[in-house]
Amino acid sequence: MTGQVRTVDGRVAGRRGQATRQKLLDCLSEMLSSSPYRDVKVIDVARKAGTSPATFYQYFPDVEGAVLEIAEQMAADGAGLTDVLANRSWVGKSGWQAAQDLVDGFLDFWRRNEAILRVVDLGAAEGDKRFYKIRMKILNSVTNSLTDTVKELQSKGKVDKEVSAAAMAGSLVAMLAAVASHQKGFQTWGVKQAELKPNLALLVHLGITGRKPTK
Amino acid sequence: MTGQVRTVDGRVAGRRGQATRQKLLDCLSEMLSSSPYRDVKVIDVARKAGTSPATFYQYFPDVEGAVLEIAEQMAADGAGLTDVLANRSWVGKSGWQAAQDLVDGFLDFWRRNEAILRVVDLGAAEGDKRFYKIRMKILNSVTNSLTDTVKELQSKGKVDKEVSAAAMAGSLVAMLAAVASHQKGFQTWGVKQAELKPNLALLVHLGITGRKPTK
DNA sequence: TGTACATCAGTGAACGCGCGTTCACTGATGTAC
DNA sequence: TGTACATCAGTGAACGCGCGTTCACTGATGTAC
Repeated sequence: MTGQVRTVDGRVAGRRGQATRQKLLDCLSEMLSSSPYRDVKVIDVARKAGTSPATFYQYFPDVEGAVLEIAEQMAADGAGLTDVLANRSWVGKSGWQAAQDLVDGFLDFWRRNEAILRVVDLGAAEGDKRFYKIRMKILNSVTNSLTDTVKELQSKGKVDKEVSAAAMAGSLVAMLAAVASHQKGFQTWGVKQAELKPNLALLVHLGITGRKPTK
Repeated sequence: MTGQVRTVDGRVAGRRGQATRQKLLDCLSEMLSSSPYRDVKVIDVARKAGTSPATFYQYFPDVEGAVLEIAEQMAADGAGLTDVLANRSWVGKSGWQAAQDLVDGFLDFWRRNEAILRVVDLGAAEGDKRFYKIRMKILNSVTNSLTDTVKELQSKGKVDKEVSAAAMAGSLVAMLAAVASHQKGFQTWGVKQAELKPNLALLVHLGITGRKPTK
């Protein structure tokens, strides 16, 4: 997928160069969790990586360029979010399990990639097309999968025809993403993870199947 | 509530001054809908208002200060979001109506204040306490109201005791806020408002009452 | 194994832009008599 | 009604900081013979 790593001026990077490049990405990732995106300066990233700003520019056009690369890696990883939904039955007990697994996977993924996801959300909200695409890539896979599930249940007569599968799936995914990115907010607010997860799973199940889960 | 309007150096502003101040706020508001928050410069706001940057600093410490004032006005307005829920029954047909009204009110409010809400979300996401508080002020009123509703239904035995009222209300409100701020996204994606609203109302109703609405 | 040369990798220091912010000043409005 | 003075309101122009970015250079690593 990723071809040869090249410096900005076109040279092919060797071992040493790639290591430096990677170190810059790692340091940037780390900094994103501790300070707001806008406050991250090239100089700070470079210094943290034990190198100089000029070196940074050998590998990235600017901070945003480096951030996008981190984000794309994360998005590729996020494609796996739907694995848990493949060939699952949403009828009976296994439906409840599917809902729980989806919620678990979603919240975990979000927590693992909290910092970069916040930046992606920010960029997307500000109207940056590239961040918007990355965000879509992650959410679409889940949304599409859920849309298909609803449509299938509808064709079997298990869900009202009048429900818009796409609207339902989209709303649920938007909810998961919103709650996931405010997990801390919920906690501060007195809602424990242990309450949050089953509640989200309940809503997902209600939304997808139209009925309460069989536990 | 708002006391006398004063300039930064402590003088009381007269009619003319207040008008200028308001014009600056209006222009800023307008600019927020067309360009990303971070790209709004004092100079541009001032020029758009037909005045000079030095004047801007007579009334506001910086752009953020002015933005916060716009946001606080909006938040005060948003307190009315719960009016629609006061003394409503969630049983039977009126429950379905309540869910619809809530969704309508929410989406409309969000659309009316799209630009400033995006900035508030952004600031809050970046960890700015003041924006976070404003966001909370708006969402809390709705969340609290819904939490009370669920608890009431629980005490009447109409909703399972095991449901966490706070988690449920919080999740639903997070969903509404998320969907509202991505309304355009849904449209681009092929989901029409006409499908979105009933779907959200359905989810709200399912979440609050645990059962399908009687239409 | 040693030497010479090519290429890779990294950098200190400075340049310069953009913008936030302020200063010293001018003009407008209000008020007292 | 007119004049003088106080205060309100607004501003052009410049200062200066912070930072992104680059240049000309040094050092490290690899390779050919």
